[in-house]
Amino acid sequence: MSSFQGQMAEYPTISIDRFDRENLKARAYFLSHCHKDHMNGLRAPSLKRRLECSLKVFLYCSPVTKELLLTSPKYRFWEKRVIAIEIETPTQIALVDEASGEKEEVIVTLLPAGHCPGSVMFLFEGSNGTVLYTGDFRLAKGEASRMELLHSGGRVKDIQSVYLDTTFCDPRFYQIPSREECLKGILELVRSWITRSPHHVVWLNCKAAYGYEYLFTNLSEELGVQVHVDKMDMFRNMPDILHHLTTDRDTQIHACRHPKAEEYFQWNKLPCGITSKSKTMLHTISIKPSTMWFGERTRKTNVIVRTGESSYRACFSFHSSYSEIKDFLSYICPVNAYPNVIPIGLTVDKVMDVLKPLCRSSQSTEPRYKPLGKLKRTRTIHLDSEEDDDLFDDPLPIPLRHKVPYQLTLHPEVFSMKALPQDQPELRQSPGCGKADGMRNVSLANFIDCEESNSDSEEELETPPSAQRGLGPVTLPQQNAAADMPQWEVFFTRKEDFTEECLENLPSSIETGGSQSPKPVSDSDGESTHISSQNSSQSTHITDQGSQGWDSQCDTVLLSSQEKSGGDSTSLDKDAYRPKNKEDISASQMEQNEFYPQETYCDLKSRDEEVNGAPHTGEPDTVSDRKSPPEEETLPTSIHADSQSSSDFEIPSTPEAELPKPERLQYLYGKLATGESIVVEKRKCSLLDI
DNA sequence: GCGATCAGAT
DNA sequence: CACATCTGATCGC
Repeated sequence: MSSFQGQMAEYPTISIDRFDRENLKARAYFLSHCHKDHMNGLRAPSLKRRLECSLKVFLYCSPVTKELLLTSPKYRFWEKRVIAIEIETPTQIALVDEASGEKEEVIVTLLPAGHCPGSVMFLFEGSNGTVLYTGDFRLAKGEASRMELLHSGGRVKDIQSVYLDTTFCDPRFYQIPSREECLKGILELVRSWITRSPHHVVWLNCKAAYGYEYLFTNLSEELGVQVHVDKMDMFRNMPDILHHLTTDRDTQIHACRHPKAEEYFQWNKLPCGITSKSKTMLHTISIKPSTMWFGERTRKTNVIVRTGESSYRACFSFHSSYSEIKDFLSYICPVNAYPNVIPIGLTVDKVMDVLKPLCRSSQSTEPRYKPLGKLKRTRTIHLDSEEDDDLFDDPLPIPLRHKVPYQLTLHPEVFSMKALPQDQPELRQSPGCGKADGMRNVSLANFIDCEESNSDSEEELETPPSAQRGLGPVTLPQQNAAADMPQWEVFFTRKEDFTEECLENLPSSIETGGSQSPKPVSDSDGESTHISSQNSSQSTHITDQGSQGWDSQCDTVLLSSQEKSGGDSTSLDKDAYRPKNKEDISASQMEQNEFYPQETYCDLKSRDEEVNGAPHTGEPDTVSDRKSPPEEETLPTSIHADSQSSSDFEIPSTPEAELPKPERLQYLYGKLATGESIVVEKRKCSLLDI
């Protein structure tokens, strides 16, 4: 839970993710994502009153966050005062004190945070330096190096302070299996269950929060079964999500909720109330996403644990692990880092002890920078001298490519930045001419046009010609609804094919009519082109793969007691009406393989191993990558390697990206070293192209 | 009756 | 175990 109080030392006139107390005076508001613990005070009468008098105060957020926020009636009063900023589009914002007329400007850039739909980090650049507020984030190792707008002149920007999501900044959470691993584990568990019969259903016991959507969409995509949810109107403009959800209870995957859901489940009742289909009792399992973590030396990817007869826990995390946080911070290497969260059981000092060694001040003889909270006011430094002091910010235009998330085409020489709406003229910057008023020269002007390589999806079709902005400034969202349409793949892109691997220990589907694959989702709305645009290359025909591919690999599957006794053939009713009584069957013992050793799905042998890997000294990936004994090389290693163990440069930025040839790299590095400009072929957006 | 705050449950 | 939210109790306006 965030304990960030809303203000950053460098830019105290803006408030982020907090809207109460001191923040009521802010000149501008920012919301990183739509989780309640980041929305404190956002609907309070005091802020509502403030808005009514201060007509120049706005809330800035991503297009998706805006959409999610305004869907809730409680926040509808913000409608005219929310400004969506496109991801990775540097935007200038005027911070005006309405009483004195005093004005300051900052450039803000939204970077995808991978936490939940719409979640972003905010990069602020202005006269008090460059600061990064991460909000909540989950970024795999090396991802910071692929964020172009964190870079300038071929190196990471000179960042004064990072306000960091430290939720798992504790060696206990050393490693968390990657998003792909977790997804894959859940996928195969769900697949193994629902392909047994149409009466086999899964309940995903998710919390009431955004962040599970990529799980739903990927399950639906892979299995051809929509996920039942209670509400989906907030996704009405996000077809990539919407089409994988349904409010029709007649589906095999449920993520619906009810206050008494756990109790219902005991009696074989889903949260939405159904217990049977076509007069046949349903066979339900529950899967509870929760964070599981792994020690430094652990390489096994046990992302699913059986906790009861019909209950499973699946690894799932919205937040970066300890090693991911350290990788991120050490790459950014700011002067200061401040924790936004103090993990339970730790103190600020403990967390700072982790963060400090990764900051610049501890790596050089430079004196430490100002302590937290020292700056209360905007510094009124003579801006020219400020610029001169800035040794790291390359004043020369650097041909960074700009990732354009939508169909936007930006003119190479006129990089547009949004200004305040209505009364504020659009501001433009040309190459090398930062504003004379002393704005930091942030080399924004010369991005090369780049079309999204794989966005051939429906958005293109649905985007009216007015959205094809070429030369003009980025249009304000409220003036162009279509441009505002959130696009899912911007936030979560799955990297892996889901095929072989880690298929052991799944419930067998052999003995049942498993070949009856689930009823394919109807595309009867005639808009099937919407579905799975981003993953179409990876989709498979469930009816084929569901039974054949799976069964063939599962002949050694361990049968659980439930499967032996219950199954589909006998005593269905008895099974169905008996309380499932699962979680309390000494779940902890099951996890430890003491009670039902064979019932631990993808078991946890490695728990023992990780104990050895005491809280760490060296590089995690180095250790696990090169020093692990070969016998640990089991289960999804490719996925594992991709997200956790690769060096920055080994990570492909897009699935289709080609690795440059060594000669090419040599040539490019040479150019970089001499500061020559590099002509980039107009192809894909990738740092490898630089 | 509403909001703020805290404890507790899921 | 640990992700965020909801509920209920209490207090103050």
